[in-house]
Amino acid sequence: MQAGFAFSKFADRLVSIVELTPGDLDLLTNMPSSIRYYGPCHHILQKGDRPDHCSLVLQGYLCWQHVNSSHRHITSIHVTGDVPDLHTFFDPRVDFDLVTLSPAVIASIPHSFFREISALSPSMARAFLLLFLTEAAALRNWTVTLGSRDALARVAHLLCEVVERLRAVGLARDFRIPSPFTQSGLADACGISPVHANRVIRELSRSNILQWQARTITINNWNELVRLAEFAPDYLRLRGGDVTELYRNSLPKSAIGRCASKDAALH
Amino acid sequence: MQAGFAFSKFADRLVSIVELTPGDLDLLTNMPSSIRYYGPCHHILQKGDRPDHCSLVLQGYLCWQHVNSSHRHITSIHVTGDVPDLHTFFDPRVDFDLVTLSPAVIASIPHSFFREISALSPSMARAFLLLFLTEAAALRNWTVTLGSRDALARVAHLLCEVVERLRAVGLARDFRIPSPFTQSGLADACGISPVHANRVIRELSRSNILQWQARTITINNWNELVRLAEFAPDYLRLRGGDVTELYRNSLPKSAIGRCASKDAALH
DNA sequence: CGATCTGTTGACTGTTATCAACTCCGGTGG
DNA sequence: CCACCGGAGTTGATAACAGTCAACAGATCG
Repeated sequence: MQAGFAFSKFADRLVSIVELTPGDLDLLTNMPSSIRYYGPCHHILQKGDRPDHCSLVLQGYLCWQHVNSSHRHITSIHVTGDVPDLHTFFDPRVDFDLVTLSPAVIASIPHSFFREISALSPSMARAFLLLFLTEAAALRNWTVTLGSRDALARVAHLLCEVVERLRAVGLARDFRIPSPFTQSGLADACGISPVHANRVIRELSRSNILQWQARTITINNWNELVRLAEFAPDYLRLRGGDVTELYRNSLPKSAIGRCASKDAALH
Repeated sequence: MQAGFAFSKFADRLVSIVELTPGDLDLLTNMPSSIRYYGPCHHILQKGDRPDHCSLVLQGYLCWQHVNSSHRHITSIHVTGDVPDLHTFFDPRVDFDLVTLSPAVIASIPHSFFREISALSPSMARAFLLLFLTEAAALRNWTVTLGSRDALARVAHLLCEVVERLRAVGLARDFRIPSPFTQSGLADACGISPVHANRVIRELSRSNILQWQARTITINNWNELVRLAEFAPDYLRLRGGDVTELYRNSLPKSAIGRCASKDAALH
Protein backbone atom coordinates (compact mmCIF):
# COMPACT_ATOMS: atom_id res chain seq x y z
CA MET A 1 0.00 0.00 0.00
CA GLN A 2 1.47 3.31 -1.06
CA ALA A 3 2.74 5.83 1.47
CA GLY A 4 0.34 8.68 2.15
CA PHE A 5 -2.66 6.51 1.37
CA ALA A 6 -3.82 6.54 4.95
CA PHE A 7 -4.28 10.28 5.24
CA SER A 8 -6.33 10.44 2.05
CA LYS A 9 -8.90 7.98 3.44
CA PHE A 10 -9.13 10.04 6.62
CA ALA A 11 -9.44 13.22 4.58
CA ASP A 12 -12.30 11.66 2.60
CA ARG A 13 -14.19 10.94 5.78
CA LEU A 14 -13.59 14.36 7.33
CA VAL A 15 -14.60 16.13 4.14
CA SER A 16 -17.75 14.01 3.94
CA ILE A 17 -19.12 15.73 7.04
CA VAL A 18 -17.34 19.11 7.33
CA GLU A 19 -15.91 21.66 4.94
CA LEU A 20 -12.16 22.12 5.36
CA THR A 21 -9.63 24.45 3.78
CA PRO A 22 -6.66 23.20 1.76
CA GLY A 23 -4.45 24.44 4.57
CA ASP A 24 -6.29 22.28 7.11
CA LEU A 25 -6.10 19.20 4.92
CA ASP A 26 -2.41 19.76 4.25
CA LEU A 27 -1.80 19.24 7.97
CA LEU A 28 -2.85 15.62 7.47
CA THR A 29 -0.11 14.90 4.98
CA ASN A 30 2.38 14.62 7.83
CA MET A 31 0.21 12.04 9.57
CA PRO A 32 2.47 9.44 11.14
CA SER A 33 0.89 6.02 10.86
CA SER A 34 1.96 2.43 11.00
CA ILE A 35 -0.19 0.31 8.74
CA ARG A 36 -1.25 -3.16 9.83
CA TYR A 37 -3.09 -6.03 8.19
CA TYR A 38 -5.45 -8.10 10.29
CA GLY A 39 -7.47 -11.23 9.67
CA PRO A 40 -11.15 -11.42 10.60
CA CYS A 41 -12.16 -11.53 14.29
CA HIS A 42 -8.95 -9.89 15.41
CA HIS A 43 -9.19 -7.93 18.67
CA ILE A 44 -7.73 -4.47 18.17
CA LEU A 45 -8.83 -3.08 21.53
CA GLN A 46 -10.34 -4.82 24.52
CA LYS A 47 -12.43 -3.55 27.39
CA GLY A 48 -10.06 -2.03 29.94
CA ASP A 49 -7.33 -1.02 27.47
CA ARG A 50 -5.91 2.50 27.58
CA PRO A 51 -4.55 3.08 24.10
CA ASP A 52 -2.28 5.99 23.13
CA HIS A 53 -3.25 5.79 19.49
CA CYS A 54 -6.34 5.62 17.27
CA SER A 55 -7.25 3.20 14.50
CA LEU A 56 -8.12 4.48 11.05
CA VAL A 57 -9.91 1.94 8.86
CA LEU A 58 -8.34 1.82 5.39
CA GLN A 59 -9.99 -1.34 4.14
CA GLY A 60 -12.48 -3.82 5.53
CA TYR A 61 -14.82 -3.49 8.50
CA LEU A 62 -14.45 -3.08 12.24
CA CYS A 63 -17.05 -3.23 14.98
CA TRP A 64 -17.47 -2.42 18.63
CA GLN A 65 -18.85 -5.42 20.44
CA HIS A 66 -19.79 -6.56 23.89
CA VAL A 67 -19.51 -10.19 24.94
CA ASN A 68 -20.95 -11.80 28.02
CA SER A 69 -21.92 -15.33 28.89
CA SER A 70 -21.60 -16.69 25.37
CA HIS A 71 -23.65 -13.88 23.87
CA ARG A 72 -22.17 -11.28 21.55
CA HIS A 73 -23.73 -7.95 20.71
CA ILE A 74 -22.36 -5.63 18.04
CA THR A 75 -23.07 -2.00 18.94
CA SER A 76 -21.69 -0.32 15.84
CA ILE A 77 -19.94 -1.05 12.59
CA HIS A 78 -17.19 0.99 10.96
CA VAL A 79 -16.06 1.33 7.38
CA THR A 80 -13.18 2.77 5.38
CA GLY A 81 -12.28 6.28 6.56
CA ASP A 82 -13.79 5.81 10.03
CA VAL A 83 -11.80 6.16 13.24
CA PRO A 84 -14.01 4.06 15.51
CA ASP A 85 -11.89 4.71 18.60
CA LEU A 86 -11.43 8.44 18.02
CA HIS A 87 -12.93 9.05 21.46
CA THR A 88 -9.87 7.42 23.06
CA PHE A 89 -8.06 10.60 22.04
CA PHE A 90 -10.41 12.55 24.31
CA ASP A 91 -10.48 9.92 27.05
CA PRO A 92 -8.47 6.70 26.76
CA ARG A 93 -10.87 4.50 28.73
CA VAL A 94 -12.31 1.66 26.66
CA ASP A 95 -15.62 -0.03 27.59
CA PHE A 96 -16.06 -2.44 24.70
CA ASP A 97 -14.05 -4.63 22.34
CA LEU A 98 -12.96 -3.27 18.98
CA VAL A 99 -12.77 -6.19 16.57
CA THR A 100 -12.26 -6.75 12.86
CA LEU A 101 -15.31 -8.20 11.11
CA SER A 102 -13.49 -8.96 7.89
CA PRO A 103 -9.84 -8.93 6.93
CA ALA A 104 -8.90 -5.29 7.45
CA VAL A 105 -6.15 -2.77 6.87
CA ILE A 106 -5.74 -0.36 9.75
CA ALA A 107 -3.56 2.71 10.17
CA SER A 108 -2.51 3.32 13.73
CA ILE A 109 -2.28 7.03 14.51
CA PRO A 110 -0.81 8.28 17.80
CA HIS A 111 -3.00 10.52 19.97
CA SER A 112 -0.13 13.00 19.96
CA PHE A 113 -0.78 13.64 16.27
CA PHE A 114 -4.39 14.60 16.96
CA ARG A 115 -3.19 16.81 19.80
CA GLU A 116 -0.70 18.60 17.55
CA ILE A 117 -3.17 19.12 14.71
CA SER A 118 -5.82 20.34 17.15
CA ALA A 119 -3.37 22.89 18.52
CA LEU A 120 -2.40 24.07 15.03
CA SER A 121 -5.90 24.35 13.60
CA PRO A 122 -9.10 25.03 15.54
CA SER A 123 -11.17 23.93 12.58
CA MET A 124 -9.43 20.55 12.51
CA ALA A 125 -10.00 20.23 16.26
CA ARG A 126 -13.65 20.93 15.55
CA ALA A 127 -13.70 18.41 12.72
CA PHE A 128 -12.42 15.67 15.05
CA LEU A 129 -15.10 16.55 17.55
CA LEU A 130 -17.78 16.54 14.86
CA LEU A 131 -16.64 13.12 13.73
CA PHE A 132 -17.26 11.83 17.22
CA LEU A 133 -20.57 13.69 17.59
CA THR A 134 -21.71 12.08 14.38
CA GLU A 135 -20.92 8.61 15.72
CA ALA A 136 -22.95 9.42 18.82
CA ALA A 137 -25.89 10.64 16.73
CA ALA A 138 -25.81 7.42 14.70
CA LEU A 139 -25.80 5.41 17.89
CA ARG A 140 -28.83 7.27 19.22
CA ASN A 141 -30.63 6.72 15.96
CA TRP A 142 -29.86 3.00 16.12
CA THR A 143 -31.43 2.71 19.58
CA VAL A 144 -34.69 3.84 18.00
CA THR A 145 -34.47 1.11 15.37
CA LEU A 146 -33.53 -1.55 17.92
CA GLY A 147 -36.29 -0.49 20.27
CA SER A 148 -39.17 -0.10 17.89
CA ARG A 149 -38.68 -1.92 14.60
CA ASP A 150 -39.04 -5.58 13.66
CA ALA A 151 -36.27 -7.83 12.37
CA LEU A 152 -36.81 -7.03 8.70
CA ALA A 153 -36.62 -3.29 9.27
CA ARG A 154 -33.53 -3.63 11.47
CA VAL A 155 -31.65 -5.63 8.87
CA ALA A 156 -32.72 -3.30 6.09
CA HIS A 157 -31.71 -0.25 8.12
CA LEU A 158 -28.30 -1.60 8.98
CA LEU A 159 -27.58 -2.48 5.37
CA CYS A 160 -28.73 0.96 4.23
CA GLU A 161 -26.42 2.60 6.74
CA VAL A 162 -23.39 0.57 5.70
CA VAL A 163 -23.97 1.24 2.02
CA GLU A 164 -24.60 4.94 2.56
CA ARG A 165 -21.45 5.35 4.64
CA LEU A 166 -19.37 3.52 2.06
CA ARG A 167 -20.78 5.73 -0.67
CA ALA A 168 -19.93 8.80 1.39
CA VAL A 169 -16.25 7.94 0.99
CA GLY A 170 -16.55 7.01 -2.68
CA LEU A 171 -17.05 3.26 -2.33
CA ALA A 172 -19.98 0.97 -3.18
CA ARG A 173 -20.86 3.10 -6.19
CA ASP A 174 -22.46 0.06 -7.80
CA PHE A 175 -24.40 -0.99 -4.67
CA ARG A 176 -22.30 -4.13 -4.45
CA ILE A 177 -20.29 -4.50 -1.27
CA PRO A 178 -18.17 -7.12 0.44
CA SER A 179 -20.41 -8.17 3.32
CA PRO A 180 -19.20 -7.00 6.71
CA PHE A 181 -21.01 -9.93 8.28
CA THR A 182 -21.67 -13.58 8.34
CA GLN A 183 -25.40 -14.01 8.86
CA SER A 184 -24.61 -14.72 12.51
CA GLY A 185 -22.78 -11.42 12.72
CA LEU A 186 -25.73 -9.60 11.20
CA ALA A 187 -27.90 -11.26 13.83
CA ASP A 188 -25.58 -10.08 16.63
CA ALA A 189 -25.80 -6.53 15.34
CA CYS A 190 -29.58 -6.51 14.91
CA GLY A 191 -30.37 -8.26 18.16
CA ILE A 192 -32.03 -11.26 16.51
CA SER A 193 -31.19 -14.95 16.26
CA PRO A 194 -29.00 -16.27 13.43
CA VAL A 195 -31.84 -18.43 12.15
CA HIS A 196 -34.16 -15.48 11.96
CA ALA A 197 -31.49 -13.35 10.29
CA ASN A 198 -31.33 -16.01 7.63
CA ARG A 199 -35.08 -15.96 7.14
CA VAL A 200 -35.04 -12.18 6.75
CA ILE A 201 -32.25 -12.31 4.19
CA ARG A 202 -34.01 -15.04 2.27
CA GLU A 203 -37.13 -12.91 2.24
CA LEU A 204 -35.12 -9.95 0.92
CA SER A 205 -33.56 -12.11 -1.80
CA ARG A 206 -36.91 -13.64 -2.68
CA SER A 207 -38.30 -10.14 -3.25
CA ASN A 208 -35.25 -9.43 -5.40
CA ILE A 209 -34.25 -6.54 -3.16
CA LEU A 210 -30.75 -7.89 -2.66
CA GLN A 211 -28.45 -10.84 -3.25
CA TRP A 212 -26.34 -12.34 -0.48
CA GLN A 213 -23.73 -14.70 -1.76
CA ALA A 214 -20.24 -15.71 -0.69
CA ARG A 215 -19.91 -12.63 1.51
CA THR A 216 -20.86 -10.25 -1.24
CA ILE A 217 -24.06 -8.26 -0.93
CA THR A 218 -25.65 -6.75 -4.01
CA ILE A 219 -28.50 -4.31 -3.57
CA ASN A 220 -30.84 -4.76 -6.51
CA ASN A 221 -33.58 -2.42 -5.34
CA TRP A 222 -32.16 0.37 -3.23
CA ASN A 223 -35.38 2.37 -3.09
CA GLU A 224 -37.35 -0.55 -1.76
CA LEU A 225 -34.67 -1.31 0.83
CA VAL A 226 -34.76 2.32 1.98
CA ARG A 227 -38.55 2.14 2.16
CA LEU A 228 -38.55 -1.04 4.26
CA ALA A 229 -35.92 0.45 6.55
CA GLU A 230 -37.63 3.84 6.75
CA PHE A 231 -34.07 4.96 6.26
CA ALA A 232 -33.62 8.73 6.59
CA PRO A 233 -29.89 9.30 6.18
CA ASP A 234 -29.83 12.84 7.58
CA TYR A 235 -28.67 11.52 10.96
CA LEU A 236 -25.36 10.58 9.31
CA ARG A 237 -24.76 14.32 8.81
CA LEU A 238 -23.26 13.78 5.38
CA ARG A 239 -22.80 16.87 3.29
CA GLY A 240 -24.00 14.99 0.24
CA GLY A 241 -22.71 14.93 -3.32
CA ASP A 242 -19.87 12.90 -4.70
CA VAL A 243 -16.78 12.75 -2.53
CA THR A 244 -14.60 14.34 -5.20
CA GLU A 245 -17.03 17.25 -5.53
CA LEU A 246 -16.91 17.82 -1.81
CA TYR A 247 -13.26 18.69 -1.95
CA ARG A 248 -14.02 21.45 -4.46
CA ASN A 249 -10.81 23.41 -4.37
CA SER A 250 -9.68 22.12 -1.04
CA LEU A 251 -7.58 19.12 -2.09
CA PRO A 252 -4.09 19.36 -0.72
CA LYS A 253 -1.77 19.30 -3.73
CA SER A 254 -0.12 16.14 -2.53
CA ALA A 255 -3.36 14.17 -2.79
CA ILE A 256 -4.40 15.05 -6.32
CA GLY A 257 -4.81 12.02 -8.48
CA ARG A 258 -5.48 9.66 -5.60
CA CYS A 259 -9.22 9.96 -5.37
CA ALA A 260 -9.91 8.64 -8.82
CA SER A 261 -8.85 5.11 -7.95
CA LYS A 262 -10.74 4.89 -4.71
CA ASP A 263 -13.09 2.10 -5.69
CA ALA A 264 -10.22 -0.19 -6.53
CA ALA A 265 -9.11 -0.28 -2.90
CA LEU A 266 -12.10 -2.20 -1.63
CA HIS A 267 -11.66 -5.39 -3.56
CA MET B 1 -35.59 28.83 44.11
CA GLN B 2 -32.54 30.54 45.52
CA ALA B 3 -29.97 32.22 43.26
CA GLY B 4 -26.84 30.17 42.72
CA PHE B 5 -28.70 26.91 43.15
CA ALA B 6 -28.31 26.03 39.50
CA PHE B 7 -24.54 26.02 39.44
CA SER B 8 -24.34 23.77 42.50
CA LYS B 9 -26.39 21.04 40.76
CA PHE B 10 -24.12 21.28 37.75
CA ALA B 11 -21.06 21.16 40.00
CA ASP B 12 -22.42 18.01 41.65
CA ARG B 13 -22.72 16.32 38.32
CA LEU B 14 -19.28 17.39 37.07
CA VAL B 15 -17.63 16.34 40.31
CA SER B 16 -19.38 12.97 40.14
CA ILE B 17 -17.32 12.03 37.10
CA VAL B 18 -14.16 14.18 37.18
CA GLU B 19 -11.95 15.71 39.86
CA LEU B 20 -11.90 19.50 39.71
CA THR B 21 -9.97 22.14 41.64
CA PRO B 22 -11.68 24.80 43.76
CA GLY B 23 -10.50 27.32 41.19
CA ASP B 24 -12.27 25.47 38.39
CA LEU B 25 -15.50 25.15 40.33
CA ASP B 26 -15.40 28.82 41.29
CA LEU B 27 -15.73 29.64 37.61
CA LEU B 28 -19.23 28.18 37.75
CA THR B 29 -20.45 30.63 40.37
CA ASN B 30 -20.84 33.27 37.68
CA MET B 31 -23.01 30.99 35.59
CA PRO B 32 -25.74 33.07 33.98
CA SER B 33 -28.95 31.13 33.91
CA SER B 34 -32.62 31.80 33.55
CA ILE B 35 -34.64 29.27 35.50
CA ARG B 36 -37.88 27.92 34.07
CA TYR B 37 -40.63 25.68 35.37
CA TYR B 38 -42.26 23.26 32.97
CA GLY B 39 -45.16 20.88 33.21
CA PRO B 40 -44.88 17.29 32.01
CA CYS B 41 -44.63 16.55 28.25
CA HIS B 42 -43.29 20.00 27.48
CA HIS B 43 -41.10 20.23 24.39
CA ILE B 44 -37.85 22.01 25.25
CA LEU B 45 -36.14 21.32 21.93
CA GLN B 46 -37.48 19.87 18.72
CA LYS B 47 -35.80 18.14 15.83
CA GLY B 48 -34.38 20.82 13.59
CA ASP B 49 -33.85 23.47 16.28
CA ARG B 50 -30.52 25.26 16.54
CA PRO B 51 -30.35 26.41 20.14
CA ASP B 52 -27.80 28.89 21.49
CA HIS B 53 -28.13 27.64 25.04
CA CYS B 54 -28.11 24.41 27.02
CA SER B 55 -30.59 23.02 29.52
CA LEU B 56 -29.44 22.04 32.99
CA VAL B 57 -31.90 19.82 34.85
CA LEU B 58 -32.43 21.10 38.39
CA GLN B 59 -35.45 19.02 39.28
CA GLY B 60 -37.54 16.40 37.54
CA TYR B 61 -36.77 14.35 34.47
CA LEU B 62 -36.12 15.03 30.80
CA CYS B 63 -35.80 12.66 27.88
CA TRP B 64 -34.70 12.61 24.29
CA GLN B 65 -37.38 11.05 22.16
CA HIS B 66 -38.17 10.25 18.58
CA VAL B 67 -41.71 10.22 17.28
CA ASN B 68 -42.96 8.86 13.99
CA SER B 69 -46.27 7.55 12.78
CA SER B 70 -47.90 7.48 16.19
CA HIS B 71 -44.98 5.63 17.76
CA ARG B 72 -42.73 7.21 20.39
CA HIS B 73 -39.32 5.96 21.36
CA ILE B 74 -37.35 7.38 24.29
CA THR B 75 -33.62 7.12 23.64
CA SER B 76 -32.32 8.43 26.95
CA ILE B 77 -33.49 9.85 30.24
CA HIS B 78 -31.87 12.67 32.20
CA VAL B 79 -31.90 13.54 35.87
CA THR B 80 -30.94 16.41 38.16
CA GLY B 81 -27.49 17.75 37.31
CA ASP B 82 -27.55 16.49 33.73
CA VAL B 83 -27.22 18.74 30.70
CA PRO B 84 -28.88 16.49 28.13
CA ASP B 85 -28.26 18.90 25.27
CA LEU B 86 -24.65 19.72 26.14
CA HIS B 87 -23.66 18.57 22.66
CA THR B 88 -25.51 21.54 21.16
CA PHE B 89 -22.63 23.60 22.55
CA PHE B 90 -20.27 21.66 20.26
CA ASP B 91 -22.69 21.50 17.34
CA PRO B 92 -26.13 23.11 17.52
CA ARG B 93 -27.89 20.64 15.21
CA VAL B 94 -30.70 18.77 16.96
CA ASP B 95 -31.93 15.39 15.67
CA PHE B 96 -34.47 14.46 18.35
CA ASP B 97 -37.02 16.03 20.67
CA LEU B 98 -36.03 17.01 24.18
CA VAL B 99 -39.11 16.70 26.36
CA THR B 100 -39.98 16.86 30.05
CA LEU B 101 -41.19 13.54 31.46
CA SER B 102 -42.37 15.02 34.75
CA PRO B 103 -42.82 18.58 35.93
CA ALA B 104 -39.28 19.93 35.78
CA VAL B 105 -37.12 22.88 36.74
CA ILE B 106 -34.60 23.77 34.08
CA ALA B 107 -31.77 26.29 34.06
CA SER B 108 -31.05 27.67 30.62
CA ILE B 109 -27.35 28.37 30.15
CA PRO B 110 -26.04 30.20 27.06
CA HIS B 111 -23.43 28.43 24.93
CA SER B 112 -21.31 31.55 25.33
CA PHE B 113 -20.84 30.71 29.00
CA PHE B 114 -19.45 27.27 28.15
CA ARG B 115 -17.19 28.91 25.59
CA GLU B 116 -15.86 31.39 28.12
CA ILE B 117 -15.26 28.80 30.82
CA SER B 118 -13.56 26.49 28.31
CA ALA B 119 -11.23 29.30 27.31
CA LEU B 120 -10.40 30.12 30.94
CA SER B 121 -9.82 26.57 32.13
CA PRO B 122 -8.65 23.62 30.03
CA SER B 123 -9.70 21.22 32.76
CA MET B 124 -13.26 22.58 32.68
CA ALA B 125 -13.27 22.26 28.89
CA ARG B 126 -12.20 18.68 29.39
CA ALA B 127 -14.89 18.13 32.02
CA PHE B 128 -17.59 19.28 29.57
CA LEU B 129 -16.25 16.90 26.98
CA LEU B 130 -16.13 14.03 29.46
CA LEU B 131 -19.72 14.72 30.41
CA PHE B 132 -20.69 14.23 26.80
CA LEU B 133 -18.45 11.18 26.34
CA THR B 134 -20.14 9.63 29.35
CA GLU B 135 -23.57 10.14 27.79
CA ALA B 136 -22.33 8.45 24.64
CA ALA B 137 -20.92 5.51 26.62
CA ALA B 138 -24.25 5.09 28.40
CA LEU B 139 -26.04 5.11 25.05
CA ARG B 140 -23.75 2.41 23.66
CA ASN B 141 -24.33 0.34 26.75
CA TRP B 142 -28.09 0.70 26.36
CA THR B 143 -27.99 -0.63 22.79
CA VAL B 144 -26.59 -3.85 24.23
CA THR B 145 -29.49 -4.13 26.65
CA LEU B 146 -32.07 -3.30 23.98
CA GLY B 147 -30.55 -5.73 21.53
CA SER B 148 -30.01 -8.73 23.76
CA ARG B 149 -32.10 -8.68 26.92
CA ASP B 150 -35.76 -9.48 27.54
CA ALA B 151 -38.39 -7.08 28.82
CA LEU B 152 -37.80 -7.81 32.51
CA ALA B 153 -34.06 -7.19 32.25
CA ARG B 154 -34.59 -4.00 30.24
CA VAL B 155 -36.96 -2.54 32.79
CA ALA B 156 -34.72 -3.57 35.68
CA HIS B 157 -31.67 -2.09 33.96
CA LEU B 158 -33.33 1.21 33.23
CA LEU B 159 -34.53 1.55 36.81
CA CYS B 160 -31.07 0.70 38.12
CA GLU B 161 -29.53 3.34 35.92
CA VAL B 162 -31.95 6.06 36.98
CA VAL B 163 -31.48 5.28 40.67
CA GLU B 164 -27.71 5.09 40.36
CA ARG B 165 -27.51 8.41 38.54
CA LEU B 166 -29.74 10.08 41.11
CA ARG B 167 -27.58 8.72 43.91
CA ALA B 168 -24.48 10.07 42.16
CA VAL B 169 -25.79 13.58 42.73
CA GLY B 170 -26.91 12.93 46.28
CA LEU B 171 -30.56 12.03 45.62
CA ALA B 172 -32.55 8.81 46.09
CA ARG B 173 -30.53 7.96 49.19
CA ASP B 174 -33.48 5.89 50.45
CA PHE B 175 -34.09 4.11 47.11
CA ARG B 176 -37.42 5.85 46.80
CA ILE B 177 -37.80 8.07 43.74
CA PRO B 178 -40.50 10.02 41.98
CA SER B 179 -41.10 7.92 38.88
CA PRO B 180 -39.84 9.49 35.68
CA PHE B 181 -42.45 7.53 33.77
CA THR B 182 -45.98 6.49 33.39
CA GLN B 183 -45.98 2.78 32.60
CA SER B 184 -46.51 3.75 28.96
CA GLY B 185 -43.42 5.93 29.13
CA LEU B 186 -41.39 3.09 30.58
CA ALA B 187 -42.61 0.95 27.69
CA ASP B 188 -41.51 3.59 25.15
CA ALA B 189 -38.05 3.65 26.69
CA CYS B 190 -37.64 -0.12 26.87
CA GLY B 191 -39.07 -0.85 23.45
CA ILE B 192 -41.96 -2.93 24.75
CA SER B 193 -45.74 -2.49 24.76
CA PRO B 194 -47.48 -0.68 27.62
CA VAL B 195 -49.40 -3.81 28.50
CA HIS B 196 -46.24 -5.82 28.79
CA ALA B 197 -44.53 -3.08 30.80
CA ASN B 198 -47.39 -3.38 33.24
CA ARG B 199 -46.97 -7.14 33.51
CA VAL B 200 -43.25 -6.76 34.17
CA ILE B 201 -43.85 -4.20 36.89
CA ARG B 202 -46.53 -6.39 38.45
CA GLU B 203 -44.05 -9.25 38.46
CA LEU B 204 -41.43 -7.07 40.13
CA SER B 205 -43.93 -5.94 42.78
CA ARG B 206 -45.14 -9.48 43.32
CA SER B 207 -41.55 -10.55 44.04
CA ASN B 208 -41.35 -7.61 46.45
CA ILE B 209 -38.42 -6.13 44.51
CA LEU B 210 -40.11 -2.78 44.16
CA GLN B 211 -43.34 -0.87 44.66
CA TRP B 212 -44.86 1.28 41.93
CA GLN B 213 -47.60 3.53 43.22
CA ALA B 214 -48.89 6.95 42.29
CA ARG B 215 -45.73 7.78 40.38
CA THR B 216 -43.44 6.90 43.24
CA ILE B 217 -41.09 3.95 42.86
CA THR B 218 -39.63 2.31 45.94
CA ILE B 219 -36.85 -0.23 45.50
CA ASN B 220 -37.25 -2.84 48.24
CA ASN B 221 -34.54 -5.23 47.06
CA TRP B 222 -31.78 -3.34 45.27
CA ASN B 223 -29.43 -6.31 45.06
CA GLU B 224 -32.03 -8.48 43.39
CA LEU B 225 -32.90 -5.69 40.92
CA VAL B 226 -29.21 -5.31 40.07
CA ARG B 227 -28.95 -9.07 39.61
CA LEU B 228 -31.95 -9.25 37.28
CA ALA B 229 -30.60 -6.32 35.28
CA GLU B 230 -27.04 -7.65 35.25
CA PHE B 231 -26.36 -4.01 36.05
CA ALA B 232 -22.65 -3.14 36.05
CA PRO B 233 -22.53 0.59 36.73
CA ASP B 234 -18.93 1.15 35.62
CA TYR B 235 -20.16 2.40 32.25
CA LEU B 236 -21.56 5.45 34.03
CA ARG B 237 -17.96 6.42 34.86
CA LEU B 238 -18.90 7.59 38.32
CA ARG B 239 -16.02 8.24 40.67
CA GLY B 240 -17.96 6.59 43.49
CA GLY B 241 -18.42 7.61 47.11
CA ASP B 242 -20.85 10.12 48.51
CA VAL B 243 -21.23 13.31 46.56
CA THR B 244 -20.08 15.45 49.49
CA GLU B 245 -16.93 13.35 49.87
CA LEU B 246 -16.12 13.79 46.21
CA TYR B 247 -15.70 17.48 46.67
CA ARG B 248 -13.01 16.84 49.31
CA ASN B 249 -11.49 20.27 49.60
CA SER B 250 -12.67 21.51 46.26
CA LEU B 251 -15.95 23.18 47.20
CA PRO B 252 -16.02 26.78 46.09
CA LYS B 253 -16.55 28.83 49.21
CA SER B 254 -19.80 30.22 47.91
CA ALA B 255 -21.40 26.78 47.83
CA ILE B 256 -20.64 25.61 51.34
CA GLY B 257 -23.75 24.74 53.23
CA ARG B 258 -25.79 23.99 50.14
CA CYS B 259 -25.07 20.33 49.70
CA ALA B 260 -26.55 19.23 52.98
CA SER B 261 -30.09 20.00 51.95
CA LYS B 262 -29.88 18.39 48.53
CA ASP B 263 -32.46 15.68 49.16
CA ALA B 264 -35.09 18.20 50.06
CA ALA B 265 -35.06 19.62 46.56
CA LEU B 266 -36.54 16.60 44.88
CA HIS B 267 -39.90 16.54 46.57
C1' DC C 1 -11.29 -36.02 2.00
C1' DG C 2 -12.61 -35.23 6.52
C1' DA C 3 -13.23 -31.02 9.37
C1' DT C 4 -15.29 -26.83 10.04
C1' DC C 5 -17.75 -22.86 9.08
C1' DT C 6 -21.70 -20.84 6.86
C1' DG C 7 -26.05 -20.98 5.28
C1' DT C 8 -30.82 -23.35 4.97
C1' DT C 9 -35.03 -25.43 6.41
C1' DG C 10 -38.89 -27.41 9.30
C1' DA C 11 -41.15 -28.17 13.66
C1' DC C 12 -42.07 -26.56 17.91
C1' DT C 13 -41.96 -23.26 21.75
C1' DG C 14 -41.97 -18.99 24.11
C1' DT C 15 -42.13 -14.12 24.50
C1' DT C 16 -44.41 -10.17 23.45
C1' DA C 17 -47.95 -7.47 20.74
C1' DT C 18 -52.59 -6.41 20.07
C1' DC C 19 -57.30 -5.89 21.21
C1' DA C 20 -60.81 -5.17 24.31
C1' DA C 21 -62.84 -4.40 28.50
C1' DC C 22 -62.73 -2.83 32.99
C1' DT C 23 -61.19 -0.39 37.53
C1' DC C 24 -59.42 3.30 39.92
C1' DC C 25 -58.46 7.92 40.67
C1' DG C 26 -58.16 12.94 40.42
C1' DG C 27 -59.96 16.85 38.35
C1' DT C 28 -63.61 19.72 36.59
C1' DG C 29 -67.89 21.70 35.86
C1' DG C 30 -72.76 21.62 36.69
C1' DC D 1 -71.90 17.67 46.34
C1' DC D 2 -71.97 14.74 42.60
C1' DA D 3 -71.72 13.30 37.74
C1' DC D 4 -68.74 13.03 34.33
C1' DC D 5 -64.41 12.62 31.99
C1' DG D 6 -59.83 11.29 30.78
C1' DG D 7 -55.62 9.29 32.00
C1' DA D 8 -53.34 5.57 34.25
C1' DG D 9 -53.19 1.05 35.48
C1' DT D 10 -55.00 -3.95 35.16
C1' DT D 11 -56.47 -8.20 33.18
C1' DG D 12 -57.62 -12.03 29.87
C1' DA D 13 -57.82 -13.91 25.20
C1' DT D 14 -55.71 -14.34 21.00
C1' DA D 15 -52.28 -13.65 17.37
C1' DA D 16 -47.84 -12.49 15.50
C1' DC D 17 -43.14 -12.59 15.74
C1' DA D 18 -38.93 -14.51 16.84
C1' DG D 19 -36.15 -18.09 19.52
C1' DT D 20 -34.59 -22.78 19.95
C1' DC D 21 -33.50 -27.24 18.50
C1' DA D 22 -32.16 -30.31 15.11
C1' DA D 23 -30.71 -31.80 10.87
C1' DC D 24 -28.59 -31.15 6.64
C1' DA D 25 -26.31 -28.90 2.35
C1' DG D 26 -22.61 -26.46 0.34
C1' DA D 27 -18.27 -24.24 0.47
C1' DT D 28 -13.56 -23.83 1.88
C1' DC D 29 -9.40 -25.39 3.64
C1' DG D 30 -6.02 -27.94 5.82
